[in-house]
Amino acid sequence: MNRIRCLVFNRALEVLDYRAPEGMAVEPGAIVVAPLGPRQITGIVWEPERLPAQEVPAEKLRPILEIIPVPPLSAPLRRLIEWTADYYCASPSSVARMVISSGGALNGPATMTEYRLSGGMPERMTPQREQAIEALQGEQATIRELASIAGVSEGVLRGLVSQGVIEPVTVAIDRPFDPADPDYDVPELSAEQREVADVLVNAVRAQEFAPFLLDGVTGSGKTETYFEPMAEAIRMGRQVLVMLPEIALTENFLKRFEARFGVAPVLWHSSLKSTERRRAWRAISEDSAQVVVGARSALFLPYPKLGLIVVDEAHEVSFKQDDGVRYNARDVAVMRGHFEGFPVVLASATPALESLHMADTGTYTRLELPSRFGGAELPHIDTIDLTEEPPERGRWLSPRLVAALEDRLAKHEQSLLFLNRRGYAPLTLCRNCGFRFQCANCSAWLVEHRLSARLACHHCGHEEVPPATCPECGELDCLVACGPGVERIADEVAELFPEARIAVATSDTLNSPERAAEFIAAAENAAIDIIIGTQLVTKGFHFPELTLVGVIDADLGLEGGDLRAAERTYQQVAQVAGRAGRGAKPGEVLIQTRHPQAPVIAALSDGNRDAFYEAETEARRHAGAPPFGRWAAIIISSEDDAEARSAANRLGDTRPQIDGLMVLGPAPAPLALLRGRYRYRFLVNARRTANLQQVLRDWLAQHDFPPGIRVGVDIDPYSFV
DNA sequence: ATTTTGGGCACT
DNA sequence: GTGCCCAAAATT
Repeated sequence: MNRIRCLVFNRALEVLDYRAPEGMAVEPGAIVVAPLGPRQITGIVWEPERLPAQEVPAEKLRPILEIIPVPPLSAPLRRLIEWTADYYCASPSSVARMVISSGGALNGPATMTEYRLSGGMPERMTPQREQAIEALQGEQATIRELASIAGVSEGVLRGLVSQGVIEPVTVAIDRPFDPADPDYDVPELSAEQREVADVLVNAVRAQEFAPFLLDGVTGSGKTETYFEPMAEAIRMGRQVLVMLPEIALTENFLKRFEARFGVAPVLWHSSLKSTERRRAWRAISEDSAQVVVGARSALFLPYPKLGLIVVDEAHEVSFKQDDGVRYNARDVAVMRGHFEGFPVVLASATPALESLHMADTGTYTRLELPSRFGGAELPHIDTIDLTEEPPERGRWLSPRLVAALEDRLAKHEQSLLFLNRRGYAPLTLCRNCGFRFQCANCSAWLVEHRLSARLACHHCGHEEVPPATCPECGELDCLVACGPGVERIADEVAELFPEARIAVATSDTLNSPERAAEFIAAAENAAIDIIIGTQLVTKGFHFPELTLVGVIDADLGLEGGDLRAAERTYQQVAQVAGRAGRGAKPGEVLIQTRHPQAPVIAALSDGNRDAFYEAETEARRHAGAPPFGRWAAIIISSEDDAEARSAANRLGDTRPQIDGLMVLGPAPAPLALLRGRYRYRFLVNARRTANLQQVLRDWLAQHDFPPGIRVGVDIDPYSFV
């Protein structure tokens, strides 16, 4: 009898054996429904030799119930699932879940029944029937829709169906996506772009694994360049995945895609409705979706014929998933290319140090676009030392920045002010007793949002209405806002320049594709004078009239002991600076800082990228951080502080004592309380030679934690939260 | 994760 | 003995 090993979607069970019923051929990769006690469970058939399971006697095995009629997962995708689970210390079933994540795609019919006139006539004619036959000429829809078209009841139509006057037609529930035309509008590329595009086109033709770092300055036309290998993949009948960091806000990318390929791409992101999700999942798995543009979750979808992955803005931290399976989509994308045999392009103007290192060592092929497209110049960057040129008391814009804004207003040019802080003020306190508003579920201050008149926690979503009196001492009108957020900057700008047209661009104000599109249209049509935004505006926008960028506080990202603080600050400021002077007029960038001599700030103002990367490389080497060593975090959390602490201490008692590996902790995690859970953290630093994952697995396997304790392993952590 | 089971206990 | 609650075991 043949034993069938299934990876089942259940955290506690993971792997179960079944048998095939008479006459059912079951191949690895097939998605099946199997019995579990009185219930049913979905699973993926796997090669038994690749997935260890508890030995169960053959007579206990129950038969598989059915094979779900979708294409089986390919062998390379199964290898990718195994690799990802292994590398990120996650269970294979939790990784496999991301492949099926569409939820509704598996159940639910693939077809539906619509009705249309057959051309026949009823035995007996009535006024309603006549009216229906008259109105429904050429129509095809569901009974309900036909009834509303004809203005008769559904009963009348059902009568006509039983007489054969109206006939049923089986149609696919999901409309196919329009095919992209690789030759719809081929752009004129610069010589520099052409050279890079040719390399990538040849790589697509070769149909072999080839990782590339596309390193091009802001405004160099990276997108148009990688459109060419995409077009080639389409011509070859291969699928393409483009990963973007924030898919909900990529109006600009979609417009350019449509201009180049004549249609919209297939979108994949977390806020798709379930019907859209199912349609996309089916099209992807059946090879009828050619180009998919998605967030990181699009990476694990079951493309049968992938021929190219482009990771745009590959340095972005949002490619790192921060809960569940904590994978980095940038790195897993490269592995997918490795397993399935196709090129992968990581595109960025400010690559992660790890990516640069891979290019330096020859693992990735480096492709460079060193100059801006159309002869535009890179902006001039200058720092404003806030200790020498401070703003007025209670203000945040220094006189020089105010003067620069005034100058642009006079010249009818656009300005952008960047501050990576949503809301009005990050902290509210009582002038009388010093009380500070803190979140009940998290160790974080509540951020005042004046537009929505709320105090909000940015970690758990908790909101409250600000009270008139202090909750501690009861004093009236004693609450003061501390520090700036974008809303407060907007107030200051409005006070300085009452006639200026101002837009605040944050995830609060641009919370839907429609709002984002409105904002972009207004900015492009010069209907906005001053944009005030968070890191949202650092990405991908191209506003030709924008000539001034002001960074309100470049030191913000350097606070807190984050291992990647310097790199993130560099990337954010360099990206936002890259928004300036993309059109005919040159751009200027003013960076407000209290530490103009800090290596990051100095490198930014000198426009000396290499100096920054060299300094950062030395710092990383010294700290044993990637790419010279590796970090992992283990977070122990529970709703009960004492329970979490004692579990962490017990784990700490058996810490591995291994050469080339250092375990720090347990210590309260940076957010010691998050969403109602108390968190303790270990940081593990390993030399490249140590088998970090194996050590962690062995260490954790010695412990059996009580229910209520959650153990999270984060390999190569980004957020140190 | 969900369902079944079985033991302990109060009540009849 | 029966019903009820809760913890432990089983699920292939």
